[in-house]
Amino acid sequence: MTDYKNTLNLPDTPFPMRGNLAKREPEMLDAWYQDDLYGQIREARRGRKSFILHDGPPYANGNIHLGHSVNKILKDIIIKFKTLSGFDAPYIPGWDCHGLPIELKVEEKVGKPGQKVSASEFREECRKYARSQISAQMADFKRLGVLGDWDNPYLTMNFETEANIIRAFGKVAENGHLVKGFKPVHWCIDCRSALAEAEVEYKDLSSYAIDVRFPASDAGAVLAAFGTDRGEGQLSSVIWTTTPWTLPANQAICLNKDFTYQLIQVNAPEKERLVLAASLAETALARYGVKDYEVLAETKGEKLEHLKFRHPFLNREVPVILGAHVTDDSGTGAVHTAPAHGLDDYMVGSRYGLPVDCPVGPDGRFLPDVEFFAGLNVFDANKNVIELLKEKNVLLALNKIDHSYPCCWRHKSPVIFRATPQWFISMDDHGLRQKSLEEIQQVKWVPSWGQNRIEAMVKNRPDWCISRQRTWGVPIALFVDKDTSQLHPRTKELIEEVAKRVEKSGIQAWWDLDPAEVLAPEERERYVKVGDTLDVWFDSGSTSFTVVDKRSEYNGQSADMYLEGSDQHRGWFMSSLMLSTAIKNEAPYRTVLTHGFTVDAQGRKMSKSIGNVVSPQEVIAKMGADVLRLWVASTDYTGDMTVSDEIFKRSADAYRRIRNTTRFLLANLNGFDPDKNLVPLEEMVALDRWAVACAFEFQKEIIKAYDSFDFHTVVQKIMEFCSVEMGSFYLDIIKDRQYTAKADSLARRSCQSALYHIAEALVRWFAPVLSFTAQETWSFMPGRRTKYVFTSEWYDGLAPLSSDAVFNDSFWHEVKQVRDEVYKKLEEARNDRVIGSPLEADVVIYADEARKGILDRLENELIYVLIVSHCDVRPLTEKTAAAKDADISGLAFEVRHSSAQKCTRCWHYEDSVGTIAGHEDVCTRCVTNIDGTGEIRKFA
RNA sequence: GGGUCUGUAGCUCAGCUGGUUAGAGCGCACCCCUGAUAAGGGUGAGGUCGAUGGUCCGAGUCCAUUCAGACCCA
Repeated sequence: MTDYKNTLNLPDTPFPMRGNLAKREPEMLDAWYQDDLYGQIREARRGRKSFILHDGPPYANGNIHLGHSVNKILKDIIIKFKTLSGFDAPYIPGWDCHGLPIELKVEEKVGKPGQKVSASEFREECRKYARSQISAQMADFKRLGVLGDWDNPYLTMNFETEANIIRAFGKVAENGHLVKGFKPVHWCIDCRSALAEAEVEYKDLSSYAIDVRFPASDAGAVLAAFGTDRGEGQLSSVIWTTTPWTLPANQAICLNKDFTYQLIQVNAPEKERLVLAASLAETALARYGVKDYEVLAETKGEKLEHLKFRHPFLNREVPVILGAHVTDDSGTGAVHTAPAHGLDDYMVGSRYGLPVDCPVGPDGRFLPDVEFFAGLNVFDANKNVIELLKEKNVLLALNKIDHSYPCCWRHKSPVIFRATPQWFISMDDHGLRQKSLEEIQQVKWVPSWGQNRIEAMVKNRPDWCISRQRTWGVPIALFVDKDTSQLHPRTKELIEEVAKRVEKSGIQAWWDLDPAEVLAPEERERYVKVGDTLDVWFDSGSTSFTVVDKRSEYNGQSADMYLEGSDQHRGWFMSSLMLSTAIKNEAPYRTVLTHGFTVDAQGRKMSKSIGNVVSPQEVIAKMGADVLRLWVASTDYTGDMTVSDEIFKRSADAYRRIRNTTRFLLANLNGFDPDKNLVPLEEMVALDRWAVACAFEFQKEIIKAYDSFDFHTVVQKIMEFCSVEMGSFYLDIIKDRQYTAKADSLARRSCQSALYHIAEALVRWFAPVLSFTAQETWSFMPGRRTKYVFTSEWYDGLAPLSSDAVFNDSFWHEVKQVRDEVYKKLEEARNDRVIGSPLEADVVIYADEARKGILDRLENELIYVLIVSHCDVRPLTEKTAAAKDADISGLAFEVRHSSAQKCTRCWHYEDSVGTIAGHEDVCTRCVTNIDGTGEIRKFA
């Protein structure tokens, strides 16, 4: 028997079936960076319309987690598809470098500033630490395949950026948004300084719990609010507190607007009337030892707003205010409110314009002018307060309770809340809130509910407290009057003076600055340097000014897009909006895209304690970055992004499908040179022409999905194309022709031309997602091309089929329908052991007129579409008893095993096999293809 | 407790302004092929749409309540 195998054009390619991504991706990366791929892309798009995606800076601390990966990969996909769409889309990654978490890490290493090391040395250590974190994170980001200007990232601790942050601050001040105020902070008496939340630990302590009467200023008004005139004796509201020492700072009584409050007549031990929350009245009265009482009236908290009560021992009237933080799990339902000593109190107080007077000094002692308690330590003063309350006959109950109380993590001593002078960006003094809300309307929020979310936050947010009493941060570079805190009249100039110095030597320049260098001699006594630093949110929030406006790559244009996790509505999206509006009176972005958080298979967040944390490093080591990227792209990022072994396995499956389809295309392009062999679209075999049109339609939809940032649709489309249109239809059909036709025949070159067009298109479709695989594919494709797929644009060699073409899409749709029905019958035959391979089958199709007309158009090439050896199409009217109806009407089939002999070359069962002298094992078609002029194919 | 969201087959996603037996791909089961072979092809079985209660002639698709989960606040 002659071996005809070497007369076939079998697929052949060095493109490996398996990606071996974990090993090969790093090699590709090395090559890319040696070759300055990013620079080449910039060069290729020089002068084109720009698309600016401004990177939100991750904090320079710790290993990257899956959330970082999602964020960076989404950004990278966008940058890459925009580049394919012809935009000049630079990507400048950034890092957020100042702030407390880094300080804490450095404290662990070298101790607190001012102890073993100077503040200056401490800042240098922070800088070093941040740098080390950045280089570690950068390596991980690059490993994801994210392309960007990694050699020149923006760091908020770059001297130039630090200087620009100070300038941004100057602009905010210049535009009138900067105000000084007071705000309570955790304060350690032993440290004599403010503590950050991270420096506070909670311990169980025993405190006094007291119930105190606040007598009504105008009992009649209270009665009116309750709608009654009953009862007798003094009328009081009762508050409950565990910090008696804060009473001198009391400014209000806070109720919950939704609670029901009762006016209660107490008959013994003395006649009086008390206001208590209904749900707490019983336990409260029991606490006071009151048994004989009656409820006179009830009303909602909101009805009592603005009523006035007298402070229990100071000559002060305090109002009733309403706050959602009032709970009914303990106390009286009326909360003693001292804005200087509690954050809730401060916030609710600011809504009512309450004063934030703080009677306590930095040493934890009452100021000298405080009545009754001057000079006393606040904790010692608790007893004095209680004595005084007894004296004034306003103490209803005195108890001890154990509760958790904040303590200094260093001294272990209890901390207090104490209002301290702080700098704020005012939301309303110069219309910042109003203008921000207007700007929000101008922005496209993806998904659209992002707009509701940020709007609600901007509407309700308090003034932004931007000052921090920290070491590692950009200084609030102000000179203020040491008595009045008034800004120096030349503040604008002074800030620029400082910025210039910071530009040269970093933020340390401020601390090193001798005021004599910049202040006139007569000013030196009056003006002092502010010692505070800026909230780090100011650093990152001002990047539209400090980075986007300044980097030459952006040509002075503002950002098209910000893209971060949904937590950033309150974070970066908000701070950026505030500062851009305060500085430039406009939003810093045109589009804001948000993604959700990664959760486990049960929808729970990732946490160390549950032990469900998945690290990107692990995934990459196991399956490669392209699989991780494919997972990101195939997930609807607008909600939670679920992660599990199965999900990654599915991604790996999808990856293999795409890879193998690609490989099959490449393998069949073996020996094809588009310069010499490309068949024009109009000369193609009908099915090949359809395949090109099919790719055209898919490309249209895929680009549309990219443009709407619907990456999961992109992936689904690519999968559908590979599996359905190609794998189970086109590619299955063309194997016969590819393998058996003459290598240089139109039949084969037509097909290869289609495959070539498809490969050109497909590789670009997945390049933004499967970047490594796309570039690998690119390097195996025939034809002249640029070195990198990343500098190319969407393939424009595809074309649609006009709907009036004979073999248009609906024609093939009809054919496919028949094919599907045939396959059901072939399956039955297979199960009945009539056939195995479909080529063993002879099929008779009984079709109604319409369908017969369609099938007949394919003439004798219908067998290639059906992949059977023989097929007769007959009118439905001739249907025999042996024929079986299809599931759709107007069709019936007979399937039998072919009686002919199998051609050893093309595997069709054909009557001519055995009849040709010299070629006893093959059919006439094969002989034509081996020795003759080659077969002609017109349709399939 | 408040704000913004999410919940359709094992997995990832479609289901427009409410209207015939809820779709696709993957996975799975079974079969075929052995010239895409740690590949490829075929057939098929899987959801009553988180739950409950409404509105409507009719609801996955509207309303209310509720459960679970996420983010941000408190």
